[in-house]
Amino acid sequence: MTQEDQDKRERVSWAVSRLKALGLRATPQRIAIVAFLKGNTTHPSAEDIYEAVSPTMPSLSLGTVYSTLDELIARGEIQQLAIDPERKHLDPNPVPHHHFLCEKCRRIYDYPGSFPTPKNEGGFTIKSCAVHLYGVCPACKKDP
Amino acid sequence: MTQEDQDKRERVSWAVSRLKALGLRATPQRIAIVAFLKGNTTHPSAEDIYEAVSPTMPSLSLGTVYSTLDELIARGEIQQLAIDPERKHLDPNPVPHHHFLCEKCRRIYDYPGSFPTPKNEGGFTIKSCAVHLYGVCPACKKDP
DNA sequence: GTATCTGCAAATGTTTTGCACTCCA
DNA sequence: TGGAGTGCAAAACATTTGCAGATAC
Repeated sequence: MTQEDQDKRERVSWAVSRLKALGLRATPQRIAIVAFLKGNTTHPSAEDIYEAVSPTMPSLSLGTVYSTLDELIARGEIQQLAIDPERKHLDPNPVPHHHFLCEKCRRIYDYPGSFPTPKNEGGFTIKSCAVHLYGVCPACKKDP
Repeated sequence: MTQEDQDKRERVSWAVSRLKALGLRATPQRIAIVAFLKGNTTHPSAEDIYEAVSPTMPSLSLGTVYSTLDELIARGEIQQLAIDPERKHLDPNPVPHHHFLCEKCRRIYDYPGSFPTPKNEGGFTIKSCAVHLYGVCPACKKDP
């Protein structure tokens, strides 16, 4: 068994246990989606996920990707990013952190650093906070 | 002349001068849009603007609203907000500041307080920064 | 007069929905 | 076996585009 096979097995079993822990049926489609998202830092859109997963799961439909993502979001397993006005992106890391959107290649990066969540003020109750940074990423500065 | 008429006149002449200063033709449609946006703190969507302006300008089309907003954004006269994943919102105040989205009524508020823009790090060049807060607004806490 | 702008309608891209069929627990 | 989940196709939206005609300057 290659290292790759080993890695894939671990991802699959991890995905199955996550789904069960969340009270979701572990269908092959969901397993593939959750396994793909594990540790993924590319902040894919629903379409990106569909493109990435469907080669190994040809029957997968985009509707299933959307409904699976909805369930995962509702359970706080992943977060949805509103950083890109063009489409929604997903982040398998549900912990709030900074994001950077490159205006050239439109890739999204995690950005290091923390900041104090603003205090509740004047009757507002803050449940979450997102910091969105826009600019040019290192890759695009090298190859303009 | 009522106070309301007076106010409207002032808005219109202000809108005309803004449009001219930006090198845009002062058409009735654009004047109405810019006059509506002046000092507006409701963070309307394109559709909201269309709904608000078309009663007094029945020939207005949504396409014209979009193209006018595009021109204003390109010239830095207004800013587009990516806080709401469902649709884009506009803010006639181009100065960066915090925004709060109420998850109940989906209204957007300006939020007091400033926040140090994160430093450029690891080869990233930051051009702008937006802080988005999510939670429940005072109005929705009163009337749940 | 003419380049810019408008309205209309059609196209686009993303996301949602409805429903018969499938399959996991 | 039954209900949750899937695929498919159509619908719903927000937004963009193309173009013929209108109009600000």
